[in-house]
Amino acid sequence: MKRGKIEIKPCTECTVSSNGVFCSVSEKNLGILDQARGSNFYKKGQTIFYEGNHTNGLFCIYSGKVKLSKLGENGKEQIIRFAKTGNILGYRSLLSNDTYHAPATAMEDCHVFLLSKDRFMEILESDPKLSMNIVQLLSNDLKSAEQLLIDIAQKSVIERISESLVLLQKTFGYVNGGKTINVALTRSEIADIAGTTTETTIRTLVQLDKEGIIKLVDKKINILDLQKLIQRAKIYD
Amino acid sequence: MKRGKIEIKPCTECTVSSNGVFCSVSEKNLGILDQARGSNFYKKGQTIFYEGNHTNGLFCIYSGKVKLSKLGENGKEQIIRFAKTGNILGYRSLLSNDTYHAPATAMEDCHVFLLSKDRFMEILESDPKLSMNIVQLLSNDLKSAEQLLIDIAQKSVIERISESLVLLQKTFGYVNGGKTINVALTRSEIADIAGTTTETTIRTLVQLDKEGIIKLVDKKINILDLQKLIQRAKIYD
DNA sequence: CGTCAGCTTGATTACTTTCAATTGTTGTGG
DNA sequence: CCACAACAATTGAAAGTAATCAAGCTGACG
Repeated sequence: MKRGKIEIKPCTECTVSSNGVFCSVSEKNLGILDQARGSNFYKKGQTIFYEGNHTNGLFCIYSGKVKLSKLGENGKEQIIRFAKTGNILGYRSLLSNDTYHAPATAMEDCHVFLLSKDRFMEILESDPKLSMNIVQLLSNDLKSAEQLLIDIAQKSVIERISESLVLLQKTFGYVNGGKTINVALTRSEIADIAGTTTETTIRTLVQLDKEGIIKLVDKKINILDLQKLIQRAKIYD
Repeated sequence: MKRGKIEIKPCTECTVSSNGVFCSVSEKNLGILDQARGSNFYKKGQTIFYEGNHTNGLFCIYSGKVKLSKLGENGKEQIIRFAKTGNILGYRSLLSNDTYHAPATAMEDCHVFLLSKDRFMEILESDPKLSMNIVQLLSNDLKSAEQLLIDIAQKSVIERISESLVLLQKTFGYVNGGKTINVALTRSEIADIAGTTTETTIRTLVQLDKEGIIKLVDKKINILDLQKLIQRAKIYD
C-alpha cells in the first residue's frame, strides 16, 4: 500500500464523478465527510464487505471496479450489479439498518473511502437534495433488479449472455475507444451475471464469435457488431 | 359503484395499517392528503396502471389485493410483488419521475385512493420521517427483488413453486385461521410468480399434493405442512 | 518445471417447455 | 334457467435446452 505515491484529493475537491450523489452537497458538508472518511485499499479478488456483516459505513469508490453478488443456497454466485469510480456502495443496508445482503468484491485493485455512518446520516437528514439522490439511486437499482429478474426468468442463455455483454459495454465502455470491453472477467464471472454455468457460457461465447458478432482474443472480448448483439439479446428500449 | 354503502374514513382516521408509511405523518399533513385524494374502484382483473404510462400520483390501497407484474419481450408476465390493504403503489415511478415500469392489476375488487403527486412531494420534503419510511420501503423492495432474482436463477421449479406458496401464505395469511391460503390465484398466475409455465405449475402442485405437503381443493390451496413446504423451497433464514 | 486455476470440448442426463387434445368452470345473453 | 362462449385446468407425448460429468488443455507463476 504505497499511499505516498497516490494523490488523494479531499472530498471537497472530488472530481471522480459529475453526477454522483454527493455532487449537490455543500462545501461545508463535504468538509464534514472529509474529516470522517477512511481510506482503504483492496487487491483484486479481495472482499470489501461480506453478506451478513453488520453495516459500519458507506463505501465510496475512488478507483477500481467492484462487483456486488449474492450467493444462492447452493453457494452459486449471482452478480447483481457493478460499481466503479464515483459510485457508492452499502447504502441499502445502511439505510434500512440491516446487515449487508450482497457481498462486494474488488474486480481489480481498488481504492475505496469509508464514510462514517453517523456523519453520513447527519448530513442526509439536513440535506433534502442528497436524500432525493439516494431515493433515486434506490429506485434505479430496483428498476434494474426487476429488469434483470425478467431477463433471467424469460430469456434463453444466448440472449442473457448477449445482454450481459451489452451491459458490460455500457457500464465499463471500451479500452481506449476500440472494440474491447474495458473489464477483465473470467468465463465463470460472466456465467454469474447471466445466471448460467461456465461451460454453457464458453459455448455461447464461441457461438457469438462464430456468428461474427464478437471476437474472443485471449480473455478479452471485442464487440464487432453492437447492434447485432443487442438484437441477439432481444433488447428493445 | 355504490359508494353510499361504503364507509370511508378520512386519512386522519385511517386504521388500515399500523405500520404504513404514513403512520408517522402529522395530523395536519394527513389533512392535506385527505383534501388531495381521489377515490377509485377497480373490479377484479382491471388494471390500475399500465407499464409506460406517465405517473400522476400515488396509489393507496384501502381494500383489495393487487399484483405488480412486468412483461417480458415475448409478452409473458412475471409477478414482481403484491400489495394489499394499507400498502402504497407507484412510489418508485413517482420518485424517480419516471413512467410506471410495472403494471398493477386488481386481483380482487379494490378500493384505492389516488394521492396527488404534488401534495405528496410537498409533504415528503417537509417530513424527514416519511422520507425515511419511503427509503426503507424502496430498500425492502430492492432486497426482495434481489432475493427473487437469485431464487429464479438458481432454484428448480418445485423449489420456486414451494417458495411462491410460502410467500403467498406470509403475505395473505390463511382464511379464518384455517389452512387455506387467503388469496385466489389461477394456476397461470402462480406460474407467473414462480417464473414457469401453467402446465409445469399444475404438475408440480399435484406432486406437492401427493407428497402430503399441500391439499388442492378446487382452486383453493391448503397448506398441510408449512415446515415441509419451507424445506422443499430450500428457504434457510 | 510443476502446479494450479481457468478454459475448452464432448457425451450424457435431467428438467422443463411446448404442443395438442380434453375436460371443467364461469359468466352472460336470450 | 339454459346454451354458449370464453377461460381455466388437466394430462400425455415429444422436443429442446441447459446442466452435469468427465477429461484434456493452456498459460501464469513461484
